[in-house]
Amino acid sequence: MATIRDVAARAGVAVCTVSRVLNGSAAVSPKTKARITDAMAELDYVPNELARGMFRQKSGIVSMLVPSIRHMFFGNLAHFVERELYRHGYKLMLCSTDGKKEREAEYMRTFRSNLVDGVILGVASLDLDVYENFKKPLITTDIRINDSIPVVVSDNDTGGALAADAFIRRGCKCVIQLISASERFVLSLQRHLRFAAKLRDAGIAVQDVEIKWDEFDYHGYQELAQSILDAHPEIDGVMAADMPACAFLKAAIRMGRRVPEEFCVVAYDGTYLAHVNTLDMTAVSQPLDEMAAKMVEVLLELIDGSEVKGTYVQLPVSFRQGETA
Amino acid sequence: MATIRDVAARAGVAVCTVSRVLNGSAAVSPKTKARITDAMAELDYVPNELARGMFRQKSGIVSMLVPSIRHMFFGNLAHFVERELYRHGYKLMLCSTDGKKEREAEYMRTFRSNLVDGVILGVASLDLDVYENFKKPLITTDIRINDSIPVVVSDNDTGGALAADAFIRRGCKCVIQLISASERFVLSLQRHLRFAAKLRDAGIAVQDVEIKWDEFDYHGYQELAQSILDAHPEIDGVMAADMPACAFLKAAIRMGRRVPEEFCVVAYDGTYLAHVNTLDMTAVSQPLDEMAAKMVEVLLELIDGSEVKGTYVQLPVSFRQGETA
DNA sequence: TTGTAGGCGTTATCAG
DNA sequence: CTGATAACGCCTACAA
Repeated sequence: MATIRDVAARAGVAVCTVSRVLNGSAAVSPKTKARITDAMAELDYVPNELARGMFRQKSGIVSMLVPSIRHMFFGNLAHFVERELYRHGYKLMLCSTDGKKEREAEYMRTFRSNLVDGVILGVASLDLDVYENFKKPLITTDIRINDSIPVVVSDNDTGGALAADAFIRRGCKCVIQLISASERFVLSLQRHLRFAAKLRDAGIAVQDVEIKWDEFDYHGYQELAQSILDAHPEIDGVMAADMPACAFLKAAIRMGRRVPEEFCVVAYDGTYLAHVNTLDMTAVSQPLDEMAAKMVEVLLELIDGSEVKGTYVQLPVSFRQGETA
Repeated sequence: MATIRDVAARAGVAVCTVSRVLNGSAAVSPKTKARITDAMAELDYVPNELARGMFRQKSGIVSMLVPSIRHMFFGNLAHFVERELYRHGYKLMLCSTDGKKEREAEYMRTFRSNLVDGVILGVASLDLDVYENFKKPLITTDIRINDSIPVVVSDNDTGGALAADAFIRRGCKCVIQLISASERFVLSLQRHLRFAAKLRDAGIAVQDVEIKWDEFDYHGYQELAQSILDAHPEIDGVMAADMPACAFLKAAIRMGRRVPEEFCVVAYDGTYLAHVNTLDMTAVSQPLDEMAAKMVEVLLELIDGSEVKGTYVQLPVSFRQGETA
């Protein structure tokens, strides 16, 4: 690989002059500039980003750690985050814990080196000091670690209420909600609290079902749905993330329950998964694109050292009436 | 951030000694070793991976370029690729062209710097020389650029045949297949050729419908399905990738077509999307996990400079009988 | 407008 | 077993 030195030699100038045309950091006479660009082309020169990064103490890479890439919520979020980062000249390093703490710890260790300029966390199940002593720009989505680590989240409180309303309107009597295992500080817990409270106020029975992140793939959810509905025919409604919601809807229909007359489903997240079923699912949808934009915006502010406006950014959710509740 | 020099100073040794305990590259007396590890802990020292990479001419990062992260095929593939890379101590830089050539070109340019050790291509629509003159380890999935760039692919020929069989068995008369816009060298074209040939041999009408990558999101597919089925009621079968297959199944059922008696669907890819609908979709499924493993294996061979066994790796597909064909 | 020199943090080579 | 030194490729003072 040709280096800046090779280019300089070929163009008959000093390296710094090449560096100048490379970065436009100072004036260079048109003639030498032409010679240099020619030399670069001839040698097929590409600057070594590692060396650049070393000098600038900056790699241009942002990493995002999620429990699983396959889960729609994170997959879609990653999609939008990548798009935003690209707009700002950054690259995305997408890392999955695969639901394993050891992977999470290993990645957090890696992130502390200068390989990445900042980190977006979609999961945080390690000891608190891992995050508090993390010396780099760090933000999370949906996780409130402390007051100083910024978090971008959608309005879970309203989301829970909207979901509850849907069941109330349909006159459900016994509803369950699927809750991903309570990792600490998960803000989405709020939607479950609000959901349960609102239903109870309306005299409706609510039961929580805890599930572990990535313990289930779709097939696992389907079995879970099957066994729950078998064992508890009194259940006439379920709120869950898109994927498990799909599984419950499918199970219910296959058991001959009429939807939404006898059984209601509200999908939380509102990715396209909520619409692939024959019946459009009623859904509370999070603004993933806006969340991603905000996340990148805040993180880059942190990286650039500029003042961060708010350490808690909340975006509105929206209710989409479907045919399942 | 503490550097190796700080550690050396604190431990009262030379930097190279610290480096030795860091990498275990040479024997160090237990006593000095202890002093050094203590110093590292006290200073919360983390090696600068950028500097390491600069020396080794290696970053430990592999990038993967796909048309879209949201598309199940690539999302799932990325999931498995990340998992495999992790096993081998590499990190994944996931990049999406978002269906845009300019982004593709820009990323290919970036990849030429030393920021990544190798590249996996899920899309290749630029001029041939971009790939042929690419000086780094490079492999593709589903794209045959030339004889020297390794490609990992599943058995599209058999896949097409298996799909065709399903329609033949059900006695379909008029089938369409959705083909993603023919970028050059896309090996999956073979499955469509075989599919069409086999159906025609059986006296069944086949029509190709071309779609552009990422021109449609799920909603777009649904409209497409709707309008096609409206305009051509004679169509009684469709083969498509999982997501558009979902859209067609939904459209057909909502139009009152009985599935599979009057209308058949075969999903190609076989991610879990093929199972979220109330009816399990009949599917030809690609072994994404094995493909990912192979891709990483071959790429790392290339990176390590060891002999690459084959430049064309083909893995078997499997047929999964569902309820839609 | 252009060139020289030193350093970013790490590792390997070669002495001691 | 340990230490000094020279790379790796690039960039920015500081000179000329």
